[in-house]
Formats: sequence, structure tokens, C-alpha cells
Amino acid sequence: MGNSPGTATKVEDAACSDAKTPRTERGRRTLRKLLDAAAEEFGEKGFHEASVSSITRRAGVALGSFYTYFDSKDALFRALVADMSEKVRTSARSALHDGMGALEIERAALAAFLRFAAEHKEVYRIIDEAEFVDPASYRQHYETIAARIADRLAAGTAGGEFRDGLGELEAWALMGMNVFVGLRYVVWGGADKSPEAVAAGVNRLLAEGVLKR
Amino acid sequence: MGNSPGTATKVEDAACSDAKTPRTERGRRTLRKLLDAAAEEFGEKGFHEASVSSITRRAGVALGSFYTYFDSKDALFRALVADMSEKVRTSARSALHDGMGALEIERAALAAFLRFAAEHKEVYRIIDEAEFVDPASYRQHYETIAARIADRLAAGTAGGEFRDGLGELEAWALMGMNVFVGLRYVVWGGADKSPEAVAAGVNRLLAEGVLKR
DNA sequence: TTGAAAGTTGAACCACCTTTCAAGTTTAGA
DNA sequence: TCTAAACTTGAAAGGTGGTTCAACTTTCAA
Repeated sequence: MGNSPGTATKVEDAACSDAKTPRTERGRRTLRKLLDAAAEEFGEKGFHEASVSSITRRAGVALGSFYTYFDSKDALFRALVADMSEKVRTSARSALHDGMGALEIERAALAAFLRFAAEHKEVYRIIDEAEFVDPASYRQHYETIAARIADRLAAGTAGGEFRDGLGELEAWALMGMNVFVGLRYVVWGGADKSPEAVAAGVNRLLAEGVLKR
Repeated sequence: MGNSPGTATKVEDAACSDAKTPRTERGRRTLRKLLDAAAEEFGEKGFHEASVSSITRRAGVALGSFYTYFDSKDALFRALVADMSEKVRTSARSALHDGMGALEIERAALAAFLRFAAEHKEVYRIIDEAEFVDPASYRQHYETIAARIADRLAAGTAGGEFRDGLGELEAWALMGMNVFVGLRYVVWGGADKSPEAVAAGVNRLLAEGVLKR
């Protein structure tokens, strides 16, 4: 996985609702190994094909140790979804700087999301599968992102850059574009378009639409 | 389910690749009962929570009879995905008439898709879950639809209604919008926007984008 | 009518996996 | 150093549910 120390801390924060907090350094190391192994395993095989014993094997710990940190396989998955969801939001936000125009913000947020997805392809699988394993988290993930996009659209309108009439519907449409181009050009790949090129294309579509002038 | 006789035939056509073709009338009735029960069961519970025994119970046939028609639970799911995928495409196509403008075509196709999704909410779940149960079908489903949208965009450009530069990327973006607003306003509901209202909003966004003029 | 093919039945088989547990090892603070 | 709490271990319990099968019934064409 290769988490930087900064994001590694976040993992435990996001996961602590479902993971039992370790009290020793050794315990924190084991929890970390389990979370990393689980992200790989769920990403490769999906929730149902993944097995707890395979995750512990990958992590290099005994089967029984798993239940020192998680109540169940489901709890581990929930912890992971919370973590991934957090990371996705962070990745987009980190690309935004002061002084950017509203349209530029959308392009930068998408490009950052696509770069993040390229490095963490397992995120798509894990969040998508939450629809079936943990529907509440799935829904919350997308509702949270849509709300943030709606805010940005409103800011764009207030700033005079965007037209009126942009609300929740448009936020969901924009989010759908972003997710689907990510699926096609980043997760599936094979068309070697860079994240920036994809973001630029989507941005033009978002800006001016398809009508000829 | 309430299939009309017309679509009922299609189910068997699409499913025959994975279902063993019955030779008698009784056999065809049983296969139909199994497919209908499976669509309900998978739609409600998802693939892994659904059980073969529960499907046969719902269909009112013995557990063993299932294996007269399908080699496995997976094969049944594949048959169902092929059928649903076909139905989704048909629903959009049926809304298109001669003499429609390019933009109008997109609006009508989306509205028809949303109406279809409202009547068959299980379609979303079944196709989404194919990402994990039958990835090849999942991919083909979306690639096929994207190709059709790309064709329509090209036709719009050729007809002088749409601008240049609309290709695969824009097709995927458009498809993503459609799928996500369907998820939000039809499958999840709770915002009582009609399919037509949603389609109109998306259509305006598609036509002119977000920029103020 | 008749027999072979098609279809039905449900108990039982079996493979797989999550979860538990009791015994042992390591850690950390007093 | 010493001991209680934290942590580790892997065998085995316990459940689930897909799949098989051999006996039985129905269909259909000759």
C-alpha cells in the first residue's frame, strides 16, 4: 500500500469506530498490517471471495488475532469503507487552492481524484461493493460528495462564473461523470489518457455543453 | 415481475446462453418461474444473500429442479444479467422516433431509462453486482451503452446540432450522469422529481453546461 | 397403448469459512 | 524484577448453503 505516515494515522482514526483500539505499539502494528492486507485482499477478490484466513495469512498474523481487532469480517469491511471514503474526499480537497476559478476548481478536483484512483484502484471496488455489504456507508459516501459538489456549484454561481439553476441534480450529474470516466480511463485503462487529459475533456463538456454555437 | 408476453420471450433468448433449453411446455414454464423468482430474490437480497433454495421456494419448485435448468447459481446470475442488460437498452431505444433532434433524443432516452428503472429497481442492483459476480458482463454492458451514446453524439455533430470534439470520453461522461441521477432520484427516491423533470434538468446541463453567458 | 425422454423431488453430502477458545508469549509500568 | 494486562496462536466448533443423486412422475411421439 505504501501509506505515508500522514494518511496512516487517518486510517486508524476512520477505522476506530469498528476496530478495537490497540494499547501497545505491537498492537498498532498488527492492526495496521491487517488493514493493509484487507485493502489488498478486498480490492483483488471482493468481499465474499476474500476470507479472513487469507487476510491474516497475507498480514502474517494468526487467524485468531483478527478477532482481537475486529468483531467480524463485516466490521473490518466497514472500517475500510470509512477509511477509503475519507481518503477520496481528502484527495480532491487537497488539490484546491485559493484564487482558483470555479471551473478550474472542478477540473483540479477531478484530476486529483483520478490520480488518486490510479494509485488506489482498490478504492473503486471497495466502495462499490459497499452497496451490498454496507449500504448505509455507500449511500453516505455519495451523498457527502454530492453535497460538497453542490456547495462548489453554488459558490460558482454566487461568484458570477456559473449560471443560475445549479443544484443537487447538477451535482449528482457531475459526480456521475467523474465516477464513470474514472472507471473507464483509470480503473479499466487501456486508452492511455492521462488524468489531466480526461479532466480537461470533462471540464470542457461541463463548461459549455454539447450544443454548437 | 409482470412481464408482457413480448419481453418474456426475450428473457429466454438472452438467457439461453446459460440456461439449458427446456423441450416441453412444462419445462418452459418452470424455467420462467425460476428466472422471475431469481430476479426478485437477487434484487431484494443481492447475489450472496440470495440462496438457491430460497429461489426455488419462491418459484414453487423443488430444489433439485434448479439444476435441470442451470449449471450453478453463477450461471443463473449470468443469464439474468444478459437479460437485464438487453432490457435496459431496449427501454431507451423504444423512446426514440424519427424526426427528433439530437438533443431531444438524449432527453427522451434518459426519461425512458428512468421510467424503466422506476418500474424495475432490481435492475440497478443486479447489474451493479455483476461487477463482482460476472465482471465481463458488467464491462460489456457499459461499453455497449457507451458505444451507442457515442454514435448518437457523432450523429448530432454530423447534423450540425452538436459541436465538434464529442467522442468516447463525452459518451462515458453522459452515461455517468444518467446512471447517477437514476440512482439518486429513482432508485433511492425521496425527492419526488419525475423522470421527465430529471431528464429535463440533465438535458439543459448537457446542452449549455454551467458557464454563465 | 407404451416406452423412452424430460422433468420433479428433497434428503443428504460436502466443502468452505467465520468465529471461538484455552493455553501460551510479550509488553509495560510499578 | 515482577506481574497483570495485552496480545498471539491455531485447532476445532458450528453453520451455511451449493450441489448431487437415485427414485419417482409426467409428457409425447410412434
